[in-house]
Amino acid sequence: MDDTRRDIHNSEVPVVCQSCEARHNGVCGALNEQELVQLSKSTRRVCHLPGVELIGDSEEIASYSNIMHGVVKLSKILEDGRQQVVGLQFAPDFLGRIFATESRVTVETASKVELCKFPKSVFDAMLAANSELEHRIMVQTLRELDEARDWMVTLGRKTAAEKVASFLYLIATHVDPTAMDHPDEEAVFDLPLTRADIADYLGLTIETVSRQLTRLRADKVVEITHNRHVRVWRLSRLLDRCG
Amino acid sequence: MDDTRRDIHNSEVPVVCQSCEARHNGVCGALNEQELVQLSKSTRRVCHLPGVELIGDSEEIASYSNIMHGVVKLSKILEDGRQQVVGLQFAPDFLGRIFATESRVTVETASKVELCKFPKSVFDAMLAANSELEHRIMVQTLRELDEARDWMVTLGRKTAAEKVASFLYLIATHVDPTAMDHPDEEAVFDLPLTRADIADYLGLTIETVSRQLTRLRADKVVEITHNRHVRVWRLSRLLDRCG
DNA sequence: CGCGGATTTGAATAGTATCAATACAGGTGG
DNA sequence: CCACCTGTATTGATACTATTCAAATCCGCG
Repeated sequence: MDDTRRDIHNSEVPVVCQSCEARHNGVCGALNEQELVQLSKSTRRVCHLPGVELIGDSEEIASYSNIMHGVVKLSKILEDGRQQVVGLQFAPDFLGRIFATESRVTVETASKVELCKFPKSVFDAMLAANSELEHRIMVQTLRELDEARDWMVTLGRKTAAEKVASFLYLIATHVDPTAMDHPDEEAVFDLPLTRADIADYLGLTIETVSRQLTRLRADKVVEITHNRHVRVWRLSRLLDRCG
Repeated sequence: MDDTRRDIHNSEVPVVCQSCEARHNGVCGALNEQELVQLSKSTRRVCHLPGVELIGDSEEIASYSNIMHGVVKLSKILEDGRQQVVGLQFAPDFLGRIFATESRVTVETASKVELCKFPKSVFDAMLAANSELEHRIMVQTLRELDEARDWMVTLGRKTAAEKVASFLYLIATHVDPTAMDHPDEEAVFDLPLTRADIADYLGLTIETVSRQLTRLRADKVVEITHNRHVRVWRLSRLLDRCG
């Protein structure tokens, strides 16, 4: 390899951005080299353990992030403590509500999470100057809206058994997007959420989630070891149970 | 009145656009006079009765619309017929999923509806040329996402009684956005949806919706006449029941 | 090995759906 | 103007699903 060769991938791009997924599939793909350099100056990589609150409901937004690794949950909490997870975000999603001063959801890490964090002010300035950047976020927002609407069907109209199957299918296809193309093969993954998180996502209790998982195991649809490790024997059999 | 006077509101703006709410509060506010003229050439005002399907799930998108009047429902249907309403849209909302070739929802009129309809191709060309236009749709999309997430809490975590109260509150505040500022006053409106639509929006059966409405009436929270006409005696008492 | 949190399992209960029958509203024709 | 008719909404009785409360078990970790 001739490392004097300079191409679009390493010429002036900051080192931290060079192999970054957010630049290839996330919002940073809309930034030119100069913008990348500028943003990377105020960027910080941060890691969090599971269950850490990143921002609370109605809290002022001071920064945005890209998710580098892990799963982040967005949730809403009623006064009496009832909680509903309203979204899950995966790498390389952009994290933050632009065009608002306050968050409308509680943002928490579900798994171990690594973020690439930058100040709202710097990013907002780039948003105003670079309409391709807003476009990238628009595309993600439309996808989130599609996903939210898909999930509303699950919440409103599916049985507990169908909800749990739908959740497993969602995780399986997020972990490996190509899995959908091989419906008769097996899928193996680790659940990034606790039973309590799953229950809050599905609008169920943890006991009901547990019972339905037990049933899926008894029916030889999945194998679950160590509470978190899931093997779906045939994805199509899981899909059949999603309603 | 001196009708030779020419100001920003009537100089070159097409007659059909001059008093249009979509130009003041909707997406057309992003268009300049020339663009308005161009778009209005291929624009058609159309009226529909309640219960008319405007576009089906997975159907190819040929046009977009602005809602001039009435209520449009977006829904999803499972193979076995179970249906979930995933969004309601009111004037002057923009109607259509940009950056997609197929609809991801079934779009139906809930009430009598008037649309201002234009071809996808014409509008898409303007979208590409005018980033302020995309920005307007971005703002609406973010609002829709916020609303979808609010509703996910209702679907996943509220009781039937709370769901019905939340629905009435939603309609009351949509019909009169200033109502929120006067929580101790009464609110009067007509339901734009049938009991079946309400049930599909709330993830309930029509019987349960009916029973909960009866209860709200018995508890002197609302008065309902002619099935559709609702008087909320004190909005704050309704809000108390939203969970 | 034993501790503490997470998960599973069990029994009783509550809430909503289902099925069936009745009442109501709005439109039509006599 | 009224009787009728049709679709919509309400009410009632029962079944079923998911919750609640309680207890047992599993898992990771020191």
